Amino acid sequence: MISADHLRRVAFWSHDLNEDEFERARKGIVEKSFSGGAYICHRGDRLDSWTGVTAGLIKLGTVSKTGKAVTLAGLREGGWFGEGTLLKDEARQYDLVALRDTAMAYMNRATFFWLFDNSAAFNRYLVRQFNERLGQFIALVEYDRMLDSTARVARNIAWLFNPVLYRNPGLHLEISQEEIGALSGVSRQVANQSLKTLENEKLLRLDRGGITVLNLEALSRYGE
DNA sequence: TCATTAAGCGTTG
DNA sequence: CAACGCTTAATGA
Repeated sequence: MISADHLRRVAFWSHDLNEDEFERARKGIVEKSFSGGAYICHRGDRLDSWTGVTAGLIKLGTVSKTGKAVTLAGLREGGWFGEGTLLKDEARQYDLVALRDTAMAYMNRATFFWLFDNSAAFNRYLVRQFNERLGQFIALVEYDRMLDSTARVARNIAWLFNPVLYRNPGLHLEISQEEIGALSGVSRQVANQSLKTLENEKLLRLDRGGITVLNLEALSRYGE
């Protein structure tokens, strides 16, 4: 169980719940920590919870048949996922890796399904999230053929600032260039070059140990 | 051959 | 002390 204040801070969807729903959610959630580089779960694991990132940064990816690592998405604090796996009662489709020291929240299955059956607000949130993710995965098809690394970096950053997935995410994010590279599937050097290009184009600003987005719209469309 | 990357190292904030 | 930038040697398309 986690504190009410903490839940409100790390799960914006909880703001929409009524008192009873909120209490149930709170009681059904536990938190766990992972250090940087650690696997949070492997593809094929049966993780029987709905999960959220409450601190840090994680990478959601898989390994292709040829043994190449493919990153599908990055999640930052406030990002919740795994509802698809839970609803379909499947094993996890992806590997989850903590890119730095990270804390994860786990909502048990019974609580998730209680909210799913009883809370209109929770369902609205899920539908919005599904819809947004669908858009992301459609973009992935194009993304795959689009070899330009700057465009990859731009879009990965834009995803971390998605206003639906993260309610008012702000303009700044503490993230190193190495972490951006890991998320975008490019090396540190290339991430650095791409970021400089984007900075020259006034789409973002590089700060030490972080970035500030100046034009989210352009970042999310970069390379079109 | 040419491009890309991981690794190491010096600098910086 | 971690992030950044640069060099270099290895890798591979």
